[in-house]
Amino acid sequence: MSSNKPDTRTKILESTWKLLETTTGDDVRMSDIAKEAGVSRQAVYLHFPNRVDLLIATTRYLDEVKDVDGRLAASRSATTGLARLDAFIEAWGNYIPEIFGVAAALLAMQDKDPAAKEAWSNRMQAVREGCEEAVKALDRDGRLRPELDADKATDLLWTLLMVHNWRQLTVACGWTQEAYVDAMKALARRMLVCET
Amino acid sequence: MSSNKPDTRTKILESTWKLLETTTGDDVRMSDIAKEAGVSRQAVYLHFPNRVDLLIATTRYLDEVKDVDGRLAASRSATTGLARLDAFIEAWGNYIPEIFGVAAALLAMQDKDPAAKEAWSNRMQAVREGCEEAVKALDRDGRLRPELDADKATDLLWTLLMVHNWRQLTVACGWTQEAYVDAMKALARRMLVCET
DNA sequence: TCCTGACTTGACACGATGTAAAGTTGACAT
DNA sequence: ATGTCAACTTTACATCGTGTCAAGTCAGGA
Repeated sequence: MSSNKPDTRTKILESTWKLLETTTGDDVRMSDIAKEAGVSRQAVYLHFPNRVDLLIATTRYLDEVKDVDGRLAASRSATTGLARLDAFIEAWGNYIPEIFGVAAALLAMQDKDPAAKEAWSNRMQAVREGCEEAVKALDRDGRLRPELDADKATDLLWTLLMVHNWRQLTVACGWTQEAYVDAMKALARRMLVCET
Repeated sequence: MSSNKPDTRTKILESTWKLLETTTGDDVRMSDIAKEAGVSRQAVYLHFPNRVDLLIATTRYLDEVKDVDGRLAASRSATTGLARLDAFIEAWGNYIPEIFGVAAALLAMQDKDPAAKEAWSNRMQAVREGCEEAVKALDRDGRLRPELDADKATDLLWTLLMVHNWRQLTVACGWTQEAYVDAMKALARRMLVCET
């Protein structure tokens, strides 16, 4: 909230972010973060009670800096359901690579730590709401496949857009970001939208 | 390979399997496994050099007992590409819940341990091959969407069938196993198959 | 000057993995 | 009966990362 603090806290958050982006997830120790921030390990514990909370705070920090909410909200301004679906997929799909490092770290702790699970599922809930709105817009236009109800359609779209799928297609299969976004748009249409 | 050993080893594998199924992934310690198997912790290390290798061995054991290869191979006997696609999705999709406990544990260690990553990616490679064969069968029938080449189509089908997506839809969204399999079949068709 | 808050330093407890070494036990051959 | 061998147990310990604790430094403000 406030911003005048002499930001050791911010330095720690930035360092965590940087390390999670460059190295692979779990080999980022508290001492690594401290070193990167040019601060003692204990100083980190002075600002964050434990590793999980630090990671969660880092994602929140990232969201703030990168303005997810703003980006996702922008897709709401589209007029037709189809345009809205496209806009949402584009906004979220292009956000994923920017947060992937941190997201992966949080994801990796899910089974280990309930707090991490909670944090991640909160964030995914926001995505789900975006999916739901897009689906409802489609439905209003009468373009939602009749065999799908809004809930099931939302589940499907939400699943399609999971970070894991982005990772699989881009990182594992080597697709470009554009190819990924285009494929997701096409897929979502085939999945949810009926003719005419 | 052999089978006449007085199976302490098997007891350990069974115990690991059981614990991974009942509890949630990461809180299964070596000592828990030993206790469950009615054996000392050191006995476990006598049979498996470390935790990762034990988990990997457990998945192989599971595969053997449950006969994945046989099940996936069965889908090859289908005549048309469409039937083959359906059969493959059904075989794999219904296999997932049986191995999910162990799979999730292995999945959780992926970022931590390169051996776990390797083991999992080996197993997923087999699934990918099944996807590829189904896609090729479709292609031979002239039913593969013209805008997709076989590689991209395989990537998409492979991604669709990932364990993560099963988990999301069934565990997180509460879908039944049947609903999941049906949805995957329908989705795969819309994704890959062209009209006529 | 003294106080306070932010940070450092160094030590330590804990839990889990993995290693090492000596002891027990039961089957089996001679 | 004796000796041997393999499988397993018991106990102890090294290591690593997290998190806690307590004492010390240091700059800036009342």
